[in-house]
Amino acid sequence: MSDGSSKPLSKRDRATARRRETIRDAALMCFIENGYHQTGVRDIAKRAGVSLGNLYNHFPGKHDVLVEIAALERAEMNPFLDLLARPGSATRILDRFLTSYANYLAKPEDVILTIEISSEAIRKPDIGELFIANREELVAALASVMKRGIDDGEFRASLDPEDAAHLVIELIDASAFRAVLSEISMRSVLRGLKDFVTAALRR
Amino acid sequence: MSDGSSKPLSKRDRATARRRETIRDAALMCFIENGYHQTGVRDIAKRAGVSLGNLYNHFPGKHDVLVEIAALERAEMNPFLDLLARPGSATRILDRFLTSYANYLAKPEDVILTIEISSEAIRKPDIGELFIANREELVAALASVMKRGIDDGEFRASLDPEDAAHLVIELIDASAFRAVLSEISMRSVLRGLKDFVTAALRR
Amino acid sequence: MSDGSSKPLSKRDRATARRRETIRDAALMCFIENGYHQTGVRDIAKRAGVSLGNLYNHFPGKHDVLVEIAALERAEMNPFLDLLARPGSATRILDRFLTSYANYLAKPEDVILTIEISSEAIRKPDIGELFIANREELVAALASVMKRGIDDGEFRASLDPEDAAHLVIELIDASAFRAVLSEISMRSVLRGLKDFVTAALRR
Amino acid sequence: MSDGSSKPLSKRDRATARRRETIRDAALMCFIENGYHQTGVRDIAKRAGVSLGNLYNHFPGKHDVLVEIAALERAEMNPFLDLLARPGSATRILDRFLTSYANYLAKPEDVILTIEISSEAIRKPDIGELFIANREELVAALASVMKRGIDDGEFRASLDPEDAAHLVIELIDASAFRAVLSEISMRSVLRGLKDFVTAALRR
DNA sequence: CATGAATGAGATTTCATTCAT
DNA sequence: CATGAATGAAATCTCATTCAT
Repeated sequence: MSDGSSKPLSKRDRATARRRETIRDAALMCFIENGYHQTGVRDIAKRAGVSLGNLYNHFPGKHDVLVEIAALERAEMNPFLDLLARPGSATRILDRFLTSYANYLAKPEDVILTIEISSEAIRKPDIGELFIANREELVAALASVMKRGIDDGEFRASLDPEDAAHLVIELIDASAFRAVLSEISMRSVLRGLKDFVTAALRR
Repeated sequence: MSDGSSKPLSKRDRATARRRETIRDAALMCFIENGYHQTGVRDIAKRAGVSLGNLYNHFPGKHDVLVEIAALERAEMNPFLDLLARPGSATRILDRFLTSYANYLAKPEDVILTIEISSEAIRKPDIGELFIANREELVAALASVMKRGIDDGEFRASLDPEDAAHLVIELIDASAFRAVLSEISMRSVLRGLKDFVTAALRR
Repeated sequence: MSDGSSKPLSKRDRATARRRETIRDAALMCFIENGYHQTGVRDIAKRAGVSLGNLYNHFPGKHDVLVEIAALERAEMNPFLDLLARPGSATRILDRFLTSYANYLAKPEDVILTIEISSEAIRKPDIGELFIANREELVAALASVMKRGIDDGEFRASLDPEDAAHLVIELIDASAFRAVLSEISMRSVLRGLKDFVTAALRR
Repeated sequence: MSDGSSKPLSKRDRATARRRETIRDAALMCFIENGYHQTGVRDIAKRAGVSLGNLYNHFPGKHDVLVEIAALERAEMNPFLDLLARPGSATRILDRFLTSYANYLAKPEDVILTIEISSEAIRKPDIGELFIANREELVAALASVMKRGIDDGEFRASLDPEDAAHLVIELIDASAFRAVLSEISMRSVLRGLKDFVTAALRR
């Protein structure tokens, strides 16, 4: 699905692709641990077990590694997109989404990575676009659930599905950041969050 | 109250204090324009019209300038704290708060600064604590309005005031970030936001 | 005696002189603890409890503080000069000198200071000259004892008093340095040293 | 023996090793001319004809260059170790050693370097250890000659070979320093020195 | 594809000293 | 005599990137 027209990968191509991933993953860990700007290209190469020069055979530069990571983030959204695409009561789907997305952001590293990318997104247009694109996709999926909820009479009719979808997602993100910073559990945050969202949607 | 016992500042001390502010403000602008890590100490000094060496007479290092800025951010919250402390209908106060806080965050530079500080807050404990302290103060003020709203029967009784206060503020922050990144107006975001919050609080 | 023609010091002059000493002593401790080059003028001022600017009212610069310290070192030699000037058996005087001079250099700080000054003496002529002058004075005194020893038939006649004096003093210095570096006691070193010197002088 | 199992050096590795030496030698000259602390890393790089950044590909820092130089100093002792290991009359060997070691220290640059290293040795443990190790090796070799001299009845039986070895070497070092500082010839110093040592060892 | 030496600009911070107050 | 802000050069070291091998 990702590349319907590509020729089959040779053994060498596969090895190369694996190297890319190794580097990308090493960078990911570095960025999470020390931040994008505090991470040097040398750190990434060392962590990936790759020579400094070779890293540049796989990526044009440090920035591009982050771009790849931001793009990779999109794939992380797949489970949530799937979940939101399922049929069934909007209320139920929403509840499950809240739970699982909050659960995803219960891992500090994912929150940190999000902040790191957000921070770069402001000044680097390509990162910004990727970030927005990822968001829009998730928002669209959630908005469609919202819409069904409205149509089914589960949610209030005055709700703007897309606005609400944005707000719900942002709410989880922002409170996940609070949880990380204040070192409180996401579980305890989630309770209040669900109450808040449920109330906002109800008829 | 802040310094009831301090001796009167000499002309020279005042000049020194002014220099500090000059440097701090120059740094503020640099950080907003180019980001904390992309800003060099030289840039700050140049912008402040101060020699590089002299900057270090006023601040121990670059990090400490950011700390001072983060502390300064607290003062920016005063108008909102005042507003929230006013008597009157909780609904009305809340509405005004949403409007004015959103208006504050309609200026991209304030959003960017918030992100920049948030990003540093993760790895620098002192910044983190300042950030949390600022937040808690605002949250407490908003929570007290919430509580009054509940007591007055304007808001639903099942609401947890503090949880809700956190969430409302995070909601504004996060959607202000979206507004900046997607280059949409905060005004348009605010409409949906108010609707969402109002609904979440209603009986 | 040091300054027969000077007018009596006013109270103020005395206070000033005391300040100078305070600074000089603070510098001394800094140089011993951290080395001349690793010590900043700020460190000295801080340690002396004096403002940075004021230090320059008392000394033209950092270098000159070291010069003063090197000059001060000369005064430290007075006890040994006195000892060497005493009448009595050369053998006996020499033995006492070896003991007390070695005892003086048993304090690591004095050895370290000597090294620090020696090191600067190479490239700074004024320090060099002071160092040499201090040495010559001590050597002359010791040489005169040697000479008496020869005349009295206690030491061998073939001895060159001045050469021997130089060598004896250098021997103590150098082995004191070894004691400091190898962290062995000067006492244990002294035993071998006395044996060696005694043998070298004997008829 | 030093690297019996090492793989053969590629042309490139050899070039790299040469660069290291170039840098080290440039540093050596800088340190001698201007002193360790007065020498900047830039000076070394410039003198070595190497870019500043590249220097750090070969050495972790300025300190480590000095460590390497101190280690190199050990190799300079090889001729003396060889000389001392030769069979023959202890008196004769000792005399030759005194001559050649004093001759070595007749070059002011070697004396200066020794002072520079000594000075650093006090506060930098790794330099200190290297210095001591170098010394011990030379002392051990000289002590063994002394011992033979005693056994052969050339030197007095009451002599402690190791103590004496230390003292003799320190004597040369310290008087070489005097020669440099007072700008007198090592040759003239050596005469008195030999007389002194000979007398100290004789039966 | 792989290596790591090479680059030189740039990073932050410290230096000894001066000078207006 | 006393202060500490001001200076700008210099300190050491890191940076992302290039390139010859």
